Amino acid sequence: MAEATEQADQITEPATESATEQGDSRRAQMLEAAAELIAERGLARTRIADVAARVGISPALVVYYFQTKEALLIAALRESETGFYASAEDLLRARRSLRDRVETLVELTFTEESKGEVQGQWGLWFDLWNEAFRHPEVAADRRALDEQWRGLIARIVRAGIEDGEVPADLDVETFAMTWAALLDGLSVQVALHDPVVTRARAEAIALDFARRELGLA
Amino acid sequence: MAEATEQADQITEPATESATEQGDSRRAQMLEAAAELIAERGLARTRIADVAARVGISPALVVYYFQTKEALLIAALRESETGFYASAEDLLRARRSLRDRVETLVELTFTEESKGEVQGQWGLWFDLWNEAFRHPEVAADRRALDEQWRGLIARIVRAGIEDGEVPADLDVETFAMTWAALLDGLSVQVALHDPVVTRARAEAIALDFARRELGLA
DNA sequence: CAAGGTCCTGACTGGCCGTTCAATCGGCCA
DNA sequence: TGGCCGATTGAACGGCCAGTCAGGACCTTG
Repeated sequence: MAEATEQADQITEPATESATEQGDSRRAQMLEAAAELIAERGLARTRIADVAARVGISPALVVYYFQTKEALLIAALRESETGFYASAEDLLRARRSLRDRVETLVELTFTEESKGEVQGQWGLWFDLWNEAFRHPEVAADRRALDEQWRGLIARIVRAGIEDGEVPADLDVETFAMTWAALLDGLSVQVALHDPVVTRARAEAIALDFARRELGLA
Repeated sequence: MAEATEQADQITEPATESATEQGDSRRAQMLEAAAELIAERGLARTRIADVAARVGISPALVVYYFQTKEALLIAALRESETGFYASAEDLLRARRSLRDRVETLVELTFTEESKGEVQGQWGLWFDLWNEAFRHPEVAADRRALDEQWRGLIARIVRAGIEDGEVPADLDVETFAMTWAALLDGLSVQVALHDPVVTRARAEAIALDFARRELGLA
């Protein structure tokens, strides 16, 4: 593990330098395939050969792009995670009112899989957490993303305050922290098909909490 | 289910235990070792040989007791999970007031590892969730345990209602569901060493929420 | 064209590890 | 005493799979 330049905050092309257009698209294909496979069968059961097969290339080529299996899987984890937040930002941009935005976030959180897109695949999250628990690099990454998630919540709440929809004395940071945690916790139950904490129930709880805290009758 | 209730026995390493009950104790030894190893390095990186080495036996013996690696690891996951809730019940039995009980639960949830005991090892949870996500047997087990956890919360709240500490019109089920999810979500952040959601912060949030909902000024 | 670069592959290997197996050891009982 | 049985082991087998390697196809560009 050479001490390569690690500071870049943007996760576009950290490890390999595949400068070519074709190279980049290959990379993307593999990352997507890997993410899918992780979501389906779990990181532990995802083989280089599987990824290669799904893309329709030889296993050796996968190694050619990502030197090691671990590098590939971690990159895939990062990528799809990033994608999730990116699409959250996108969705929010289209919503104007606080109510709409809150509902959008809830919906996004509990949607099994957004129309075939890789994002939001529950399986991915469990593996991400698991990996983050040990792999410090992944942990740092995850922390940053989560910070971003809470920041996003805080931002829309502050916008709500400015618009007079939310009382100005609300502790925005604490709300963001709490609500984010609540969403996470509920997600787990829903993902694991808890018979009591169904998706509908979870959404209701999450919405109710937000509305009460934010003073949206 | 259908398992004979393994009564409380070894809490840590049996110092005085020489050769009382070879059969069951061997099983227990292996399960404990397996749980430790899973917590330390993760289920995926736990080998039969590791478990054997920790117990001080040959790998073949591990297979002799648990026919397959998977069976061993899953059993270990179950066992330690069960232990967690069991000790929660124990702790609660000693507390009388609702306040104490709530605080006890919060403390239990966020304690990194209870003085060397296997329970509460964060790593275990991530692997449990991960496994539950695919392995239906584990999923069912986990669901039952979680039901038990929420039931436990509901029980102490109802006791609080009977004692007049909590307003009688509280929706106990919903509170239990919400609070349990909140605790889970916060746990994740704390386990992953989020710089913002520290253990102290998480405990404060969890306590605050419970107190407000339960009307404990 | 030759040179040199990128992309790509099939064939191979080396190690790891779950699992099997034949054999031993030590009680227990008739 | 001898035979049965559970516990235990060392050794070996065999599958699986990440990663290597030597080369080849296909593009540039001088």
